[in-house]
Amino acid sequence: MEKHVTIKDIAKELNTSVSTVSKALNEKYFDINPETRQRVLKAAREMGYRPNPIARKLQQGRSYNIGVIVPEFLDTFFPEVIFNIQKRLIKEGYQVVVMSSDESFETELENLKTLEDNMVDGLIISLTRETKNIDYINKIIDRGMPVVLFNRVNPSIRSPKVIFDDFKWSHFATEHLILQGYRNIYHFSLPYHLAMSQKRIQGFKSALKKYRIPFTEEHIIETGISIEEGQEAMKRLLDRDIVPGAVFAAGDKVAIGAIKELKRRGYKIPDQIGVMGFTESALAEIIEPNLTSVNQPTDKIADKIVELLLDSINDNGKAKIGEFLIGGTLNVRESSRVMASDPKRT
Amino acid sequence: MEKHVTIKDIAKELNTSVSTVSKALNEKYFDINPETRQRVLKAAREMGYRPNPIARKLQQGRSYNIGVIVPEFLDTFFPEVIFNIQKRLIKEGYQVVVMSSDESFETELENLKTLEDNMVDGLIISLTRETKNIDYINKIIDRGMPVVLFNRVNPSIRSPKVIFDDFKWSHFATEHLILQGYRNIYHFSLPYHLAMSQKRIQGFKSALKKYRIPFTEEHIIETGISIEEGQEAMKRLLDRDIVPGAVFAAGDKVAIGAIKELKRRGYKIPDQIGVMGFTESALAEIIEPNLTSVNQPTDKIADKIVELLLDSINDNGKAKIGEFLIGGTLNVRESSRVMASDPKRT
DNA sequence: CTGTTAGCGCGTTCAT
DNA sequence: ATGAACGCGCTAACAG
Repeated sequence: MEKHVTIKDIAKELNTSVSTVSKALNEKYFDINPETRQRVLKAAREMGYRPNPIARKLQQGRSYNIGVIVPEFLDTFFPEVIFNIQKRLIKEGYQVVVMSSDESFETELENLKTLEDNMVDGLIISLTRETKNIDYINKIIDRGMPVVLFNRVNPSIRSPKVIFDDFKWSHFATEHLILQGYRNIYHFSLPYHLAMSQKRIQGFKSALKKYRIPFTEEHIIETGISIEEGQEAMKRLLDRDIVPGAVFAAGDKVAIGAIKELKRRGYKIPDQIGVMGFTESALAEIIEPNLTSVNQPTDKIADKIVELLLDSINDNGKAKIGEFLIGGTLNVRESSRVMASDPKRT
Repeated sequence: MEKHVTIKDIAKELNTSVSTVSKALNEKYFDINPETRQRVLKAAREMGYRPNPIARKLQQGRSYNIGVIVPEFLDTFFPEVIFNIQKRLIKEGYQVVVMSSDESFETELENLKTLEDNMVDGLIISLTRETKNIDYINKIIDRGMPVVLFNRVNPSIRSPKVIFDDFKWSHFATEHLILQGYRNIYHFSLPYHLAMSQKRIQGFKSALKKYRIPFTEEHIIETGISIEEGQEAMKRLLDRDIVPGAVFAAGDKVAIGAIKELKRRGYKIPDQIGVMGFTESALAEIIEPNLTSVNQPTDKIADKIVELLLDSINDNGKAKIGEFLIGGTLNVRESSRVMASDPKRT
């Protein structure tokens, strides 16, 4: 069990002092003889020296670690975003530490504390489904921790927030169905209490209004986020002898559940009924017919998050509180293709 | 920016010394007046004291953090395993720190060093696709770090290894196709240099041998891990006017690629050609026909990993070097259902 | 340009 | 039962 070599070892080896070694190792000091620096660097290399980040953290409160907290990573969205965040931050010399809250507010709070105690230089957070109390996050921010929220945000948190432009793209998605000739469109919403659900509902309504298509609140149905929940919702609707002209589901999985049930009962998609998803996943191109969906560009989302976080770290507190909207792409596939036209929207 | 309260603050508040406070806070000291301890505990609570893990790490080299390094988390397998690992370790008082290597050996090495430098108490690793040099991992192990490998392992690493019983379940999978009446079965392998690929190839051969079914090395084709690569492989085969009786793909995505190409050319699955996947993913129940596949139980895998790691941490070095095999389930679905029978295997 | 010293927060002897 | 003093590895303020 070979000991870890420290600056003290190097100092001893070179018959010099620890502070000299420390300065030689840190680029920013210029009051040091270039030759000495070279000797130190050489010795450090030969002795296999690696700085101890723990000691450094303790001393200067800076860790070059960034904490990321997400509600889950069983779906592909968060992993993709994390992956992209990591890719960019590594270039800036940061390491990324990921923790999952498993949709539990308690775990989220623990993660928050752990990362704060471990002195990460910044925090990237997507809230739990059940997070309503945001006092602790705001407290952390007030203590000076750079924080960026994304995707699942809470407007009362005093940090920059990166979110997808749900309203706009929900509007576009609905408009697409309308332009394809579909009427009597139903919206399968994600759980109502999520801010994004409300935005998507508003986008849905806005498009209907624009084309003066009559609708009642019954056209909006609250579902969950799983395939099963989507299928259940579709089943309940059909059991009441309601046959929609089209279904715009606020999530791909819900859309797929709906398709399954429609196919099971022999309905033809897209000819009889159109189906549209949201937050495109790999599943869209596997289900038959391929699912039309709105793609959220995880790379752009990650870009913006990293940009805002680094700003916040460097500008030291002058964080731009507010929402930064990211746009997407409407990927038209078979499940909504009635007519030939309607250009791809970007 | 309120300061973080330390034991020194508590000591000052109570007009006592830091060492007394420290002892009072740590259960294991008994040479301390119970009343004093209560006073300290009360003050700590009221002042909102939280121990600084960084300082503690520096002092005693123990962090109650476990590092996890995986090659990617874009697919569902690793996220699921990590999720389960986290769930179990949290109960034991550990926090889990996840890093992705993005299939790059260099990044893997960096992650390894970062986590080691950050004094994690243990390491859970699944190797990169390109990892051939394992000197560094072995060096870490020799320095006394508890390490458990899983899924992507290298037999020369001196640690416990948790792997799926690829041979056995590849054998079962092939046997299933044979019992369904399929002949002229092709195996679409993952990249050859992965140990698991070889195991699955052997299982494939073993089943053919058992039923005395003739085959040539040409029945084994090296592919990648993506849908596209599976589709490409199928295309190349059909372009050479070779029509398999069945395809056993070593990965679900590859299988799905194969199905896509077969459907595109009008072949009927499972009637004309049977298809079998491996390492079941959510996609299996979405593709049509639903894909028969071998499920790897991520919860059992995580259980074994955590068990071995905790053993290694506590027994302090007496790690059981060797392979621990985990069994799975054969989920028979539409893509291989020719005859009615053949019971579900577990 | 180099060395001495103090201190980050904590746990741990060793006196008292 | 309590407290003073030291060290974990590093950086920074200050002498020299």
